[in-house]
Amino acid sequence: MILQIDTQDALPIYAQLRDQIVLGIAGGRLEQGEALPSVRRLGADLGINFHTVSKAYTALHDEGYIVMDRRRGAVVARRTAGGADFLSKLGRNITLSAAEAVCHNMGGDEFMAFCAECYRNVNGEKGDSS
Amino acid sequence: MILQIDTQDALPIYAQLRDQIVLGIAGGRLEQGEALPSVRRLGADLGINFHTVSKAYTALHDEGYIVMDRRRGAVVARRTAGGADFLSKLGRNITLSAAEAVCHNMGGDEFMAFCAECYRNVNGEKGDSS
Amino acid sequence: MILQIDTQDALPIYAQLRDQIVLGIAGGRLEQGEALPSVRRLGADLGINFHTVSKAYTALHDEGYIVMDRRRGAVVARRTAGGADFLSKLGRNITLSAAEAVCHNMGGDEFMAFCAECYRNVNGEKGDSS
Amino acid sequence: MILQIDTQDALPIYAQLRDQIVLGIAGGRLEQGEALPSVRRLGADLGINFHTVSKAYTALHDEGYIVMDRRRGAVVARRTAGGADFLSKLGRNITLSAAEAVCHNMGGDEFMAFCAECYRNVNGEKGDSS
DNA sequence: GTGGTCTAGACCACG
DNA sequence: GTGGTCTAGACCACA
Repeated sequence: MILQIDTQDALPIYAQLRDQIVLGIAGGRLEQGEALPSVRRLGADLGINFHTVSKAYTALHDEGYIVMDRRRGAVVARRTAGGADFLSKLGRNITLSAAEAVCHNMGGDEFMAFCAECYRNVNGEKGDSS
Repeated sequence: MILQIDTQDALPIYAQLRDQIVLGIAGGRLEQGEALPSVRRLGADLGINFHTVSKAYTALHDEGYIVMDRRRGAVVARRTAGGADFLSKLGRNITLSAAEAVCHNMGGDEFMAFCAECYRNVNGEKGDSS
Repeated sequence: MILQIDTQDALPIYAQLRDQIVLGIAGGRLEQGEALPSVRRLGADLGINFHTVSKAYTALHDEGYIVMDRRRGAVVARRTAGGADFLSKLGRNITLSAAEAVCHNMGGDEFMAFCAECYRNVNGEKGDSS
Repeated sequence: MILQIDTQDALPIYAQLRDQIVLGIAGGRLEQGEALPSVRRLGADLGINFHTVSKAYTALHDEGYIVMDRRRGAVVARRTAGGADFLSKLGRNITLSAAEAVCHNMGGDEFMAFCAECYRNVNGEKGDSS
């Protein structure tokens, strides 16, 4: 799986990494139990400091997306249902997106179609290697 | 309309203000043409620096949610369809949320129901002016 | 409140700081709502890097002992009852200590007296400034 | 006696082994004079490197929980009263736990009841040999 | 002023 | 080999 970072983006590099790895897990490009590259290796591949990769991994670990195995490094974790915290955060994000959509004259049907397309874009990648 | 800020939130105060004003516009609590409080007034009301309010207003202006009127200050803008930039940003946000949902074993139906509820929470707050 | 660190200790410096601040909060030397020194200030006072202090503060924040206020820096948080995670961790720690005590011929009464003394040492400091 | 290790735990594997063996001795599952498995045997059984087991045994030896017999390997040692070092370490651990309990609104009675339960969990596992 | 991010390099613990 | 810790110094965002 290829990761792309943009040092000009307002989003910190570690957050970009975190987001792309979440997308990779959801899309099936990273499978449960699969080991991620070591922090030093990924840092070298991306041309960034390994501490930055480590911060991304730590965030992913704290959110339950990966586990740190003492022998294998970072490993994609088993999927578990989200707790109240997760649903609350998800609700805030989507509610805000919905509000932005409403402000841009997007109707309910249009918004739902948009969400459905986004969901397909994530989940439909399963099995694909691109 | 009452704004609530939390100085302990990870989200910067100016972003909290920006988000709540967007939610207010979408929910109809702030109507098109309505003037927002002056940055000094709102800052004093919320107990924060007016520079912070100014930063929020600038962000809202840059995104087209408000216009700056020389005499009336910040005024809620007319709604316009979002451009490619807006759709791109919206797509990134919702796709990421969808990926997080997938990683937490949320199925497509469940995710769509969740999105629909979020949309209703935003839009249902309007009396029936839509 | 004076903090002491020992760079020869096996326990990492940031963990020593974390522990001493927890002791300070429990003993009343740090009161709810009180602001901690800035990471740079405390680092300079202790002769250590501010990143190390930052790591201690981050750990304390993640455990709910302090909150990061955008305007005041690190602030001692309101006390809340511990969740299942906390009780589980506490149980593991004390059970292990009890096992070590048993292995050293410490009887139940002796162990309980020892725990009571430790508790008094923590809580009895309230009001004292030493 | 069955040992369980978790390679994803924050605690190093050798420390997990050390802790579980201490719990086993305190609980009577390992009796004085009983021989522990060889480092290679236990390593193979647990699927870990024998150097890791060796490190755990070394720690247990240094703390006086086991003795090294040239012919029988590691043997559970006779129980002896703890010295000043042991009491100091025990005091630090329990005092810190007490402080964490205080910070989570656990009162003295509640803390003592919790400690008593932990002690029973350890010692009650013995048949009735105490 | 505050904390957050990123870089860079050293040393250590673990397995 | 792996990640964790600590140091040091730069730049930026926030208030």
